[in-house]
Amino acid sequence: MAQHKADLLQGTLDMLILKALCHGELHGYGIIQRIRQLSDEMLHVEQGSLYPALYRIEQKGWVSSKWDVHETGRDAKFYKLTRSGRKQLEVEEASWDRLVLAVNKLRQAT
Amino acid sequence: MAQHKADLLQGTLDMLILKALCHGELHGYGIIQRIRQLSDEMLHVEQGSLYPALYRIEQKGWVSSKWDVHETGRDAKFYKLTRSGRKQLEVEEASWDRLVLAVNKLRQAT
DNA sequence: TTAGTATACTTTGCGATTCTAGGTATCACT
DNA sequence: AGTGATACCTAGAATCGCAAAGTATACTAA
Repeated sequence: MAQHKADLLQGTLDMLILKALCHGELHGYGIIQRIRQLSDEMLHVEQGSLYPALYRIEQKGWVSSKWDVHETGRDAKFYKLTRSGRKQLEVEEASWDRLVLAVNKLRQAT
Repeated sequence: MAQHKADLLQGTLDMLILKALCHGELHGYGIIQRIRQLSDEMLHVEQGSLYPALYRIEQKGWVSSKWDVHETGRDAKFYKLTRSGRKQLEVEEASWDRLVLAVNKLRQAT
């Protein structure tokens, strides 16, 4: 069975993470699930991609994190969009839109 | 002047090259110009990206090349889509479409 | 003729990022 | 006690686009 391996394109992960957080804070594992759900199971983020990405993103000041207790009773690190992160999300979405537009143009140009 | 630097996302270049070639053979430099034109100047491929990519793509059998004399009188290496390359283009376009769809879903999911 | 510009190909090395694969630990359920 | 889901982290490999440099030819303008 040739399973379609839907690797993410490099550069899209940050946008997905920021987008996942834009309606409230989540912990890392929850971000993966949220991206999965919202995309109708089409996007899957590996843990080995997510956690380093979250670290990078936090270094850049786009999210802030704090350890807290999840409702299930387990410790988890919760991430929240910062104001700067919200702006970055806009930038990345605009950039994404431009690329999609450009590729569409190229493809439609018969 | 904040010039928007529209870097390509990693993984899209092959598709663009194959697409540029799907209406006839071109030489390397011409591929760059074609992608530029067809995308309304929105996409620019650097030579340092293109030539290694062409090498990779030829290794995979998606294009074939031959040296020939350009109409300007200069030697140039002309690339042509192979049958396998045409199939690969379909695969990559489908994959691109899936990704765009998934990202759209994620973004529309308020 | 000589300088500059556009064309045309190649190569090296960098930087950034995703994935694989492993590890640790907790919790619920059987 | 064992399994599976949850939750975090890290190291290493692999990929790929880009910047920068080099080589060379053709055309044009001073």
